Amino acid sequence: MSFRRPLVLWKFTMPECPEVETVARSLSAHISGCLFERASLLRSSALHPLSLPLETLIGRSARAVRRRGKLLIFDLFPGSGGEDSDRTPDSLLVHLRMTGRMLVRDAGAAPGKHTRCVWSMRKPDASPFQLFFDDARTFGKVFAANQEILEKWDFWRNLGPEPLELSREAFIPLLRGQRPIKSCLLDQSVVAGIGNIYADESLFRAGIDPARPADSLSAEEGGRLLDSIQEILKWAIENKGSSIRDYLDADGNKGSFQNNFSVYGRAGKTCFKCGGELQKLKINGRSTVHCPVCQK
DNA sequence: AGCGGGACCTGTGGGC
DNA sequence: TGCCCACAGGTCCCGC
Repeated sequence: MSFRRPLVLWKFTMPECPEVETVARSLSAHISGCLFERASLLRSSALHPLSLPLETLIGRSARAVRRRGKLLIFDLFPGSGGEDSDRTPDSLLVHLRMTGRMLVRDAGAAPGKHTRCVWSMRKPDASPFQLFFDDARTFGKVFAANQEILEKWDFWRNLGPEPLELSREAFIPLLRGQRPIKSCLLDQSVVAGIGNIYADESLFRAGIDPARPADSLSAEEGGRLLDSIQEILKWAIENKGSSIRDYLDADGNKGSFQNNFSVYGRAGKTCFKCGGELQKLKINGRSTVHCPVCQK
C-alpha cells in the first residue's frame, strides 16, 4: 500500500460527533490489526499531562478505532505478554479539538510543519506506514492510557451520554439550570459530542431560542430538541460518510456538507423557514446564529 | 455552587 | 497589492 499523497481523514476545523465518527470509521479500516513499531512526540504539549509516554505504545496493536463524544479511541491489545500493567496503555485517545487531523503516510514521509506525533505502524505481512497527528493550532491532545489512568481524568469521568443513544426520558432531566439551553448542549458532561455547529443547527431545527434558560423548556420542547439533535447528527454522519468514502486529499474538496447548514455561518442571511434575517449573538463567548422569528 | 468569560493557539479573510 | 487585526472555538481555569 502506498500513499503518494497524504490520506487526510478529516479536513475541516471544528470536528464534532459526526466528524469524529467519520474519522474513527475510516481510520479503523486502515489501523485495525496494525502494530505500533515506533512513536515520536514532536511537540511535547500535544501529549496530555496524565498520559503515559508514547513509547509505551510500542509493541501494542490497534484492535479498532471508535468514538466517544469528540474523542477518537484506539483500542489496543498486547503483543507478547509480560508487561507491567500499571505502565501499559490499553487505549490511545486523540482529541482533535479545532484543527487536529490524522494522516496516513508512506513509511518514508517526512513530518510536516504542523506534525505533532508520528507513529510507525505495520500490519502483519504488509508494508509499514506512518500515522501522523497534525494540528496547526496545537489545541489537540493525544493520550496513552489504561482504565486506571482514565479514571483520574475528570473530563473522561464526567463525560455525558452519547446523544444518539439517549431516550427522551433520559434527556429531559439533563436540561437543568438557568443557563442558556445552548450552553447546556455544549457542556460535554451533559451530552458528549455536540459542538457549536450542531448546537446551533439542532436548536434551529427544534425551533428553540438558544438563549432560553435550560430549565424553561417544557417536556415537549425537550423531546423535540432531542429529536432534532438525533436527526441532524445521523444525517451528518451519513453525509460525511459519503463525502469521505474516497477520502479527501490534502488540498482537496471540502465536500458539500457545509452547504447544508441552516444557520451556522449564515448570520445576516435569509432564514430558510420564514425568509427573515438570521441574527448573530454571543452565548458562552461562542458565536451563535439563530432566527428570532422561528426560534422561541 | 454555578455560571460567564478569558487564555490558549495560528491560519484565514475582510477591510482599508 | 499588502498589511493589520478580528475571528474561529473546545476545554481549562479563574473570578464573581
